[in-house]
Amino acid sequence: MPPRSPVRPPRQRHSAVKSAKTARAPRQRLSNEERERQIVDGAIRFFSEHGLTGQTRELAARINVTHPLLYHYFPNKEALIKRVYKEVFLGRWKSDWETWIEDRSVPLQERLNRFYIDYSKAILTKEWVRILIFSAFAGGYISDNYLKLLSERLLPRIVRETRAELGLPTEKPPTEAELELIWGMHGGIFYIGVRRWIYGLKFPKDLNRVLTDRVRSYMLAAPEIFTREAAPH
Amino acid sequence: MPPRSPVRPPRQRHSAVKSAKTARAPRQRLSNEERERQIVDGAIRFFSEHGLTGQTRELAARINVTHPLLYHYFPNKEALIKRVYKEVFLGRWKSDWETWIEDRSVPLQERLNRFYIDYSKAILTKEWVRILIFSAFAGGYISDNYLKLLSERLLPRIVRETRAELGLPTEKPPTEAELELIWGMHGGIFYIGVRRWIYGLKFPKDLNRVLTDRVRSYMLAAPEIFTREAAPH
DNA sequence: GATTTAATTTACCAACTGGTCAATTGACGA
DNA sequence: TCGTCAATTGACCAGTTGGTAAATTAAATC
Repeated sequence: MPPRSPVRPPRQRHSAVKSAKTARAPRQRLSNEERERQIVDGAIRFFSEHGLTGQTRELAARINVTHPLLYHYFPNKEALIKRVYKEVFLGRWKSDWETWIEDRSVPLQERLNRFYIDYSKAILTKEWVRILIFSAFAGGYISDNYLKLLSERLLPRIVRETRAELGLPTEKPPTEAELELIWGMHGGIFYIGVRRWIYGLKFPKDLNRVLTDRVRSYMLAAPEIFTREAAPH
Repeated sequence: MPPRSPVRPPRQRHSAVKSAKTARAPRQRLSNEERERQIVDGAIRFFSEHGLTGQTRELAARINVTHPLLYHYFPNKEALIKRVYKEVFLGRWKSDWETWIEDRSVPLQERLNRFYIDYSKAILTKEWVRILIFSAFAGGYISDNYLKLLSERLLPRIVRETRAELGLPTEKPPTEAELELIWGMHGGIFYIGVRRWIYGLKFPKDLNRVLTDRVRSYMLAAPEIFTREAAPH
């Protein structure tokens, strides 16, 4: 039951006059690669600001093209969003980080400082923080993958290295208290990004000092938490 | 230039037959207060799940009323959202918390434990966490007020009490490092709610232990951070 | 039991939104 | 300079969405 006339009237010819509304910079013909690059970069900025529900028309207007052009480069909105995910999240994870953390020729505190200072350059950005949260709200494709990365590749490593640093055996699986101590440090750092990019506050003036203080706080608590016997049950 | 017929055709009479789609529980006539209560409760649940952009029609369907009824009780969607804010955020803030923190007959660590265990019962809920973030995305009416509460009434108190506990003078304004140490603890706790209600993970089994460990981590780092001379900017 | 009235619903509007298609046009090679 | 063709656009579709007005009806009052 189509609410309007079901038969499609013949398409009209384009009129030569342009309405004031449609006034835009004159058509520019770019190479396929250039335009795609422009669209992806625009989408990263746009979606990080307006959320994944932002309108494709508005995105197109910001890039200064018409919105059907987006559909020439991407089959649909979802494909564009997946592309954004790949660029921002997969593209910014460094496997170096994992080797840094395991380099026992350096004290653990220094290793963690080095890691978190570099890691923060990736995650304390508008795109990372906001797209991550938007994605979690939109169903979790991005955030699930990101959390998997954290809990499979990062947290167990830090548990193992902390135990080694404290002269404890490293075989047993991590306890909840151990993991949570790390989540506490990690969450405290991510929260800097939330304050900046979700709540709109300022970064601390001396960000690196804040990061190393978070690590220091972890190192001070670790001996107590890690040597406490695992909670019964 | 109205896209459809500009003259309004005469309103049709209601038909006696009900379409299968519209099948709903028979009309129920509640008192003004009951229905309003029902709408507000429904809105809190609904907006915390679907975001503040969730459709009023869908909300109405969940409550099992038609959506114009919502507009009988609230002038527009925004008013309903503001009501939700008042119920969830203003309604759950206890001024007791502020006095607990200042009760110097108890060691600071115990005071903070008590506060955060109770505070967490309010903030580590689906409604609190998700509506707070949704609101920040939607313009910040809720989150601005909440952050103001934190940075005016909570953080300075904890700075002062920590200095007192450490035998330091309490007059000078908080330094960035002091405030950030608290933000670290606070953010680490809020992050538990993010993991649960944004990312969809589980709560830790022993939540209270995790909370007291976060506080403990703060207490262990405080002597070092609070006695360090303020950074020479 | 008839009347009243406030709670509730049906039907509708107009702007928005993802997506499609045929027409248009800029640039490059012949 | 003239075709050619891919990049680009205008016009359109159909479903969605916040909001409104008039009709309907359950329950309280007389």
